[in-house]
Amino acid sequence: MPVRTAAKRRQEAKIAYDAFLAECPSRQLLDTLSDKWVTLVLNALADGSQRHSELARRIAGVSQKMLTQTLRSLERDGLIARSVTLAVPVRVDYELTRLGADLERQMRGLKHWAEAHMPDILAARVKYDAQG
Amino acid sequence: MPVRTAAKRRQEAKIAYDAFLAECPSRQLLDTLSDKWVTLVLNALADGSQRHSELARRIAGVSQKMLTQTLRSLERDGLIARSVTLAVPVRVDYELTRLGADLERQMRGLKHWAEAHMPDILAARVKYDAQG
DNA sequence: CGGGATCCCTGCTGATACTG
DNA sequence: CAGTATCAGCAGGGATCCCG
Repeated sequence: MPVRTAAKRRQEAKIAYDAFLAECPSRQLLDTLSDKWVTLVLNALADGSQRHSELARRIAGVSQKMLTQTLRSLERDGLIARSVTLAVPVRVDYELTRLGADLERQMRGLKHWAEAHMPDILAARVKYDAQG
Repeated sequence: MPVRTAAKRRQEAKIAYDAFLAECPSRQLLDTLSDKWVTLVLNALADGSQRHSELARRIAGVSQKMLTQTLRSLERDGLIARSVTLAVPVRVDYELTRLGADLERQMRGLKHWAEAHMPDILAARVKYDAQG
C-alpha cells in the first residue's frame, strides 16, 4: 500500500500551499492585477472620472459583462468609487480612490520597465525560437 | 439587415484591440507576470541558482508539468538561464539572468506595496461585503 | 443606459504514465 | 532526475436576453 503516500503527500502539499497563498499579500495583489482587464480599467481611470459606457468604448474589446465584473471587484477592493446620479437615464460614474490612484502609480513603474526592456525580451524570444 | 452591424462592429473592435495588445509592451509583460507560477519561480531563484527538483520542492504545489512549462517560457524570454551538467543522472540548474534579476527587483516594489496596503484592501472588502 | 442572469464553449491546468 | 505526451475536468470569458 505504498501507493497512497505519493499522492497523499502531494495533496497535503497543495493544501499547505493554498493556505500559504491565501495569506501572502503580494500573491493576492498579483491575482487581482493578473485579471485581464483590471489594469486597463485602472489605466483608463487615471485620466479622471468616467462613465460605464465611456470605459466600454475606450477599452474596446471588453464585453460589458467583464467590464461590470471588473468594476465590481475593483469597487469591492476599495480601489475605485462608484457614484450614481439619478436622472431620466441613470448615470453612473467611476473614479479612482486614493488607494486606487496609488496602485495605479505603482503600476506605472512596471509599465516603464516593460517599455524599456520589452525589446530585450522580444529579442531573446527571436533568438530562442531561431534555435537557442 | 441591420442586425449584422452590431455584431460586426464588435468583431472589428476586438481585432483592433488584439492588435493593440500585441503591440503594448506593458500589457505583454503583464500577461507574462500574471502567469500563476512565474513570479513564484522568479522569487525562488532570487536566492540563487537552483535545480529543477529543488524548485519543485520549494514551490510545493506546482505540478512538474507547469514548472517545466514556466521555466521554458522564462528561458525563452531571456529571464532565466538553463545549464545542463552531464553526469550519471543529468543535472540541470536554473538561475536568473541580469534581465531576470532586474525584473525580480521591480516586482519586489510591488510586493512591498502589497504588504503595506493589502490590509486596506481587505478592510474594504469586509466593509463592502457587510453591505456597502 | 446600467447591469443582472443564463448558457455554452474554449483552453488552461493537473494527474498519470513513459522515455533518456 | 529531467522532460514529454496524453487525457479529463473545470473555470473564465463571451454572447444573448431581459429588467429597472
